[in-house]
Amino acid sequence: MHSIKDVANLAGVGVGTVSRVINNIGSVKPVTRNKVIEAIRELNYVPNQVARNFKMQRSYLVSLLLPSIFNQFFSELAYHIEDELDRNGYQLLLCNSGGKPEKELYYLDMLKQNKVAGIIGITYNDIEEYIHTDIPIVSIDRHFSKQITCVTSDNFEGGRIALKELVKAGANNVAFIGGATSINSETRNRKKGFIHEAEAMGIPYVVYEEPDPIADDIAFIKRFLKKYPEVNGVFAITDMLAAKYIEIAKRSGLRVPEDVKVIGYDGIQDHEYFHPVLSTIRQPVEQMARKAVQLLLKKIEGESVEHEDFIIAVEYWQGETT
Amino acid sequence: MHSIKDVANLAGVGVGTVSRVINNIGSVKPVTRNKVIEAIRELNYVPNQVARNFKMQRSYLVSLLLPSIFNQFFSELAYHIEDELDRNGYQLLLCNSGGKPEKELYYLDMLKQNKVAGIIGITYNDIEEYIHTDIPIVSIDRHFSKQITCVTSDNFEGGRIALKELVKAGANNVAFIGGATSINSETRNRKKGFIHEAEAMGIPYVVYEEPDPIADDIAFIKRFLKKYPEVNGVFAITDMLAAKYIEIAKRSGLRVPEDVKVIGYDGIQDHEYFHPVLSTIRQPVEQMARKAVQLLLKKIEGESVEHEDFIIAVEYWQGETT
DNA sequence: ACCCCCAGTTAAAACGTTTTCATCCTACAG
DNA sequence: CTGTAGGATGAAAACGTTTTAACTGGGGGT
Repeated sequence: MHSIKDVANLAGVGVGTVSRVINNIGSVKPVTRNKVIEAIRELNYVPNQVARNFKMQRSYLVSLLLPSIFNQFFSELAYHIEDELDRNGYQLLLCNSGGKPEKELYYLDMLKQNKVAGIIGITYNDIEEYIHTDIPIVSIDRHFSKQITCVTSDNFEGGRIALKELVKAGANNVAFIGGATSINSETRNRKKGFIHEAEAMGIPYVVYEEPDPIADDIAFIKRFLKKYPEVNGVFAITDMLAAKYIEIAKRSGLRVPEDVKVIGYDGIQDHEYFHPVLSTIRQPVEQMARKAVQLLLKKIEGESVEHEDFIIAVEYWQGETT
Repeated sequence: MHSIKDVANLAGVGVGTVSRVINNIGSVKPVTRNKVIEAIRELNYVPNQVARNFKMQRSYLVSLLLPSIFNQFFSELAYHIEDELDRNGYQLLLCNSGGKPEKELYYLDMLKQNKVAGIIGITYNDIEEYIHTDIPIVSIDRHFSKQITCVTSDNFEGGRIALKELVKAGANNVAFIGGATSINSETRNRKKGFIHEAEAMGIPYVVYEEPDPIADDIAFIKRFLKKYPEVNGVFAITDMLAAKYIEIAKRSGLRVPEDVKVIGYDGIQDHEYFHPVLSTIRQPVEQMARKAVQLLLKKIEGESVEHEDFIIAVEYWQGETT
C-alpha cells in the first residue's frame, strides 16, 4: 500500500504539496498539480482515512444506539438515518443494546474510546449520569437533561387522536395498554394524551401497564382481557402490541372491530400485511430520522444548537380495526 | 483529554511501561504496575483507540453491505451479525446500498479508504471485477469467484420442500414467482430446486419472473393471475412477495388455501401477524449470521479459510396457507 | 535598480500509540 | 566474589497524514 510519501517522491514534490492537491486546499501550480495527479493515478494511491482521522483527532463515525435493529420501527429509522448520514459524508455504527442498561453503558464507553463523532441514542434506562460525555448526542423519544437534544413524534397529540378515533368508531369504554417505560421517555405522553382527552370527553377509561419491556406479552394481554372484559376500545402503545392484542382477543372470541376497536402507534411499514389492517397513529419516521441527523451534525460541527425538543406531527391512518 | 504521556509522567515511568500495563503484555513489577494504575485512575485516562488503530494499521470495523436494513430478513440478520461481532470485539458499520450497483461500488471504495477489517456483503449486482480488494469478504447468498466465501441457506432443498408441501396440500398445478435475481445469486436455486422436484414428480409447473427488484409487484402479480388462472399452488421467492400475492389473490376472489396454496421463503419474524399465517421455508438466520461472522474473523486473523460455500439447512414452517 | 510581497513550495513537527533495542538491576550459579 | 541470565525499564523510532513555519523566485511598484 502506497503512502503519500511515495506519491511525493514519484512526482518529485514534497508531501505537503501532495496533501494540498488531495484536499484541494491552498494554491498549487497547475503543472505541479498535474504531476501529482499523474503520480496518484500511477501508484493507485488512496488516502489513508485512518491516518487522517488520527491526525485530525476526529472521525466521521456516528453511532446509532438502540435496543434492537430487529424491530420494524427502529430498522426503518436506521435506514433513513444511514441515508442522511451518508449524504453528509458520515458513516453509521450500529449498536444493539438489547435495552439493557449495562450494555448501553458498555457501548457508551466503547464509543468514547473510539472517538465517534456523535451518537444518536434510543434508550429507555436510567443512565442519566453516565451519558454526559463530551460527545455530541441526540436522543430519540427520550428527554434527558439540558445538553441533549431530543427528537420525538407528537406523542401527546397521538394519544388524543387515538382516543377520539376510538370514540368516533363507537367505543365508549376504552383502555390504554403498554409497557410503563422510563419516566423520561416521551412515549409516556401517548398515555397522557389519551387520558387527557378521555377525561375531557368524559369517556370511562382504564390503563393497564407493566414494566417495559413486557416480559410475556401474551400472558399480559390475557390478564388484561380477563380483568376488563367490558372494554370495547383499545389503544396499544405500539403496533406490535396492537397486533398481538388482536390475535389473542380474536382467539378468545372477540370480533375486531365489531366487539372491540383497536388503534396502534408507529405505522410500521408492513402494516398492510397484518390482517385485519391495523388502524394506527403514524410517526413520520423519515422526517424524524433526518431531523435527528441534522441536529447532530450541527452539534458536531460546533454550531450551538439552541436546546429544544423537536416534536414532529403524527397522522392517523385508518385501517380495518376501528 | 489525557494521553499515555501524561500517565507516564504522573506515574514517573516511561510510556512503554504504561503501554505494557494497559495491554497486559510483557512483564512489569507489581509496584510499578500499581503506580501506573493509580495514575490512570487519577487522570481518568482512556486509551485512544483511533491512535491504536492507526499505529497497528488495522481496525475492528466490519461493514455490513446490504440493499436495505429496512427489510425484515436483513434486519434480523444484521441483529445477529452485530451481536456476534461484538462478542469478538468488533464493531458493525452499516451500509445500505439500495441494491444499486454504483452505490455498492461507492461503498466498497469508502470502506477501502477507511481500512475496515472486513466486509459482509449481500449484493445482487455484477460487480465481480471490482470486489477484489485485499479486504477479507464473506458474501451471503451470493457466490463470487474463489476468494470469497459464501454463506447461504439450502435454497435448492428449500425449493424442493416447497414443491412437495404444495403437492401434499393438494396442489397439482404450481407456479414459482419471483424476481429473476443475478445469475450468481444462490437464491436462484430456490427456483431450481422447485423445478427439479416438479419434474421428478411429474407435476405441471410454470415460472413467472421479472428482473429483480420487481418494479411494481402489484402489477406483476395481477399479470400473473390473469395469465395463469389455473394455478392452484404458488411458491413465492420471499415471504413478502407471498404476502402480497395472497393479498391480491384474495381481492380477485381466490380463497387461500382452498383455491390456491401458498408457500413463501425466509420465515421472517413477524410472520405470525400476517393473516392468514404464511406457510414458509425458514432460513436459520441466526446461524447464518454467526457463521458468516466467524468465517470472516478467521480470514481477518489470517487463518486461511479453505474455500468453501457454507450451506445451511432450512426447515418448513406450516402455516395456514397450505 | 531596488525592495517588497505573494504565490508556490518544502522540511519538519505533531497527533498517541506500540514496539524495538539498549541499558540497568538483581539474583543466582560457580 | 565474579559472571551472567534474564526481568524490568525507558528512549526513540515508526505508523501516514495535516499544518506550520521557513524559504524561494519572480513580478510590480517605486
